[in-house]
Amino acid sequence: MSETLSELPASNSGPIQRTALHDTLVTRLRDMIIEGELTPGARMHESQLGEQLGVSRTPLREAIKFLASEGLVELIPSRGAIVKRFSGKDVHDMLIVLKSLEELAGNLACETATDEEIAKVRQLHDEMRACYDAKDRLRYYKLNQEIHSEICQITHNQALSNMQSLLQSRLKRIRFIGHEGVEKWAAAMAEHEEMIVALEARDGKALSKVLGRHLLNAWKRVRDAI
Amino acid sequence: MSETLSELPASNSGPIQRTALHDTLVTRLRDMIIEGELTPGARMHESQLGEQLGVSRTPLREAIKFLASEGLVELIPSRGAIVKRFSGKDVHDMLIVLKSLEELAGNLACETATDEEIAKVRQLHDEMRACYDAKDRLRYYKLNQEIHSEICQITHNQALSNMQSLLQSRLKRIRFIGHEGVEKWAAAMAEHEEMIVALEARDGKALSKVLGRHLLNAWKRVRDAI
DNA sequence: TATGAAAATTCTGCATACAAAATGCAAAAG
DNA sequence: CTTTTGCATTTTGTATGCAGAATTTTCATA
Repeated sequence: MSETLSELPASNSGPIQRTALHDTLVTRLRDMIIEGELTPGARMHESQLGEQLGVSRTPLREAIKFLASEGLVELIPSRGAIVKRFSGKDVHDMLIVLKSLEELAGNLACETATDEEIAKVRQLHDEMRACYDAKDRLRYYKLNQEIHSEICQITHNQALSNMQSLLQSRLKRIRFIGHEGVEKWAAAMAEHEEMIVALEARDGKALSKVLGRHLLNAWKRVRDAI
Repeated sequence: MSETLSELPASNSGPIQRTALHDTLVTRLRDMIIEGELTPGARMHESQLGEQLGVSRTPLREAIKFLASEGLVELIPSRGAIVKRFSGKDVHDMLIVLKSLEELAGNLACETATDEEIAKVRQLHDEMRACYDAKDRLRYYKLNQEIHSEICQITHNQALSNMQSLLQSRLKRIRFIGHEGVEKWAAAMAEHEEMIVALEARDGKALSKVLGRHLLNAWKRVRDAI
């Protein structure tokens, strides 16, 4: 599944990108879930959704199966699919695991990343900082996610960034809602400052530590929103 | 997706289990991949596979999408699906992540598991030990996997056992092939003895440590088989 | 008015049909 | 003899149709 979040007009070199409808639908439905257009517990009517999106049931069903495997959707035999509802404990559990994964990523990234890759994270960080200053919450939020993903990417461990993005995607909706207050936001931003410093110093221990703390605090920041 | 590996005749209480064809196919195809009936790189012809299994293309395609999300299958636009081929680095990467997850599980399990749950792991362990003594490699292998899964289960952290089973399933085929020599097998068995002792003592640190070592060694045990 | 059975409707699950793309092959051109 | 081009075949991608399960509605009865 192609995971280009930035949705740029694909590079003009190389073979042109063929996209299948079911593939596009996966992305579309995922976004609808994350952005709350499809709320947890809501039934996903095949014919209705299909009509709404202008596709037939076949590719739609395929996309739903894909999302079911991703854990965003629950399949109920003979009764179709519903958007999965996560309990507080579920979210907490996911954050525990995500914490462990990102701690690992922090350690690995400092060893394996190239200077260019670290520079790219720095760039994302600076952009995010700008959004923080400008109080542009939406873009801040997206860049935040991207930074965490990128730290996993630069470990060059596919399995790791795969697992991370899976969990992150399950948590997106909750974190998207969790519009924390100003002081909490400031704390998160401060943690990110620590992160980028540790990464640029290639101090794996430190980066791992900050990431761990960051994710523990993430729970404090979202738990009220559930 | 129902994940009963033991395939017992479902309990007779409660509502009868409705199974959809696409769901059954997921399990079936997964087994075919793990057991090598479908080899890495092999194209999964829809009509042919469908005929072979006696189903139409529709539920088959749905199952394939599900497996693609699981990472066992790769979708190539307009060209169907192929069984994913994992490189040595891929396997190593997965084991690194699995190590991290199981270390976490080791720590959590000692805190959260009930005495009954620990007893169940002990039972599985004793069974596995018997298979080792009887040189029953296939059953040993299955029980081995089950023990690792169970240790994650008894953390009562759904996300954790979810991620673990995902990685484990990707690695199954490779470990299935990796028929290690007698001395390596003995070492693995010895590690398992350590594990069960640590678990029964509820010594999280120790269990975590053994599990970590066990998975590091797992790499040594399979790397030649790739 | 409340209750419950039965009919009607809606929806899912699966198979089939059709369109579009890819693959293979053979003939023509160089 | 090699390469290229066009055609036939195969295979994927999407839509539609039909059977059966689930849900809702209707309507008779207490």
